[in-house]
Amino acid sequence: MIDLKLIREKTDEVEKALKRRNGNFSTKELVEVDSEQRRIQGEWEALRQRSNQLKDLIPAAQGEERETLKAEAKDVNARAKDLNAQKNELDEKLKALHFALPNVPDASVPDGPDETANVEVHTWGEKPKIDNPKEHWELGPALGVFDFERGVKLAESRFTVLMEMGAKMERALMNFMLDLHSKRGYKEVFPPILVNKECMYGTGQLPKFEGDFYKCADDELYLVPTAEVPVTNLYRDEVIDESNLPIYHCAYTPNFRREAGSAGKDTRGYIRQHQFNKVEIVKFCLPENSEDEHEKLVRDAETVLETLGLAYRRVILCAGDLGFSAKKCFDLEVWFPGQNKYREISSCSNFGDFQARRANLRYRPNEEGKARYMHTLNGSGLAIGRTLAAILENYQQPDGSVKVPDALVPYMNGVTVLKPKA
RNA sequence: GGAGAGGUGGCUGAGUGGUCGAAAGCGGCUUCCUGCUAAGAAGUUAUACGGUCAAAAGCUGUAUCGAGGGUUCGAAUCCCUCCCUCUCCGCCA
Repeated sequence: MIDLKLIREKTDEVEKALKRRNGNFSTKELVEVDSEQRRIQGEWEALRQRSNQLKDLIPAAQGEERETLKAEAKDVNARAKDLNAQKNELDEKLKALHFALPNVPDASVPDGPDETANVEVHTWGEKPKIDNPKEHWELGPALGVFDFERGVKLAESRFTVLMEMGAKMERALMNFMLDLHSKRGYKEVFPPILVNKECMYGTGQLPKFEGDFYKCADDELYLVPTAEVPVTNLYRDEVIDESNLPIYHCAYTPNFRREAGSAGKDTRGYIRQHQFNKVEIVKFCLPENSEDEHEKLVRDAETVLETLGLAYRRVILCAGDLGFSAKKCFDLEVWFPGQNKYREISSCSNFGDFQARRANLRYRPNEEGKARYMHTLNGSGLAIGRTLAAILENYQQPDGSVKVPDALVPYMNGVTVLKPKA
């Protein structure tokens, strides 16, 4: 969340920055509740002080004096209790308002209302020249890679079964990506797929987006919508020595999203599923380094696409399209010849200290002194399903077969081409 | 799921109504001493928020002994509820 002190002291600046976002965010009520809360707290503390004095005086007092003091103590405590109830109520209101505020967009983020205002930063690679390219949802079933109907039978819409070479390529992609990131300094972790609500608050999914996630209500656990959640929360409520920063992690997890509000979007194909696999890369670093670390992280994600030979472009999200917790975000969009457009395949965000404040992620500076909030970053590296779909469309051959990208062949037990089913 | 034990500062661990933000030890930091590779001596060492101050230090107020409530003038300590951990049993990939 945003530093409360900053909101208090530079209200106008924060307010102005939040206005750039899509949505009606305001600090107005928060500021009011905050000052009221502080006023009540001051009064309460004064009463507590008197109460503490009295409890020291009473044991020494005798007779009637003792009774007088006790009576006063009773009265003071009763009033303090009353104020405390008010204070708690305000605390909670304050917390709710505070947790509902998104991060402040970075100054370098362009203005704009939605994704149409995102700005292309650069492109990479040659779009393949294919006559009458097919979409992956045509190619996949013909290759025996996707079985959309049976996915629906087993669960519901937006669930797909990967068959044979499809299952193998999905698995190959996970291993390929994890190996690639491991070589580039990311320590691999495999976290729980169910997490508690503290984790969901920590990274910013809750309280704002409750309906977007699958929840095991009986156990008060959520299926992770991204590995970002468990991995960023790894060090929740911990203080890490500065000498251990930065920390890089990569993780594969399945992800679960209800896709509430996506009705009618991408209903065909393997692009928008309720369950999908993803390799995520996550960084914890010093505040002064997060800008550099962000650029390096995006490069790490881009390297996956480049190694697979997939054309893509990098865009910077405008303020209106920025995710709740991010202060700055680059999306990588891979070229889909069949659909004749770029589609998002990775989202690389710098969160500044926003998540660190929520999850209480701190570090101890080398030059001693107080623990400070670190910065967190993450990016998809990459979404597996979309990568698989992109490979089908980009590597399709005139005879309906699909070439396996060279870098993936070793992970496919030497298979170099997927052939259509007879 | 059943039975039992327990949750105290960076760690170990004492503390069953006021003198307890909390003994002691370990670890950390500072200084001193010894020329011998590490030992000794002294001191210091929790966090958050607020006040004072130009600011820092300092001083000072409040809170914090798993969480929340209760009893009491007063709770780490007594009572209630919840959460978590460990051990044994059951079940099980």
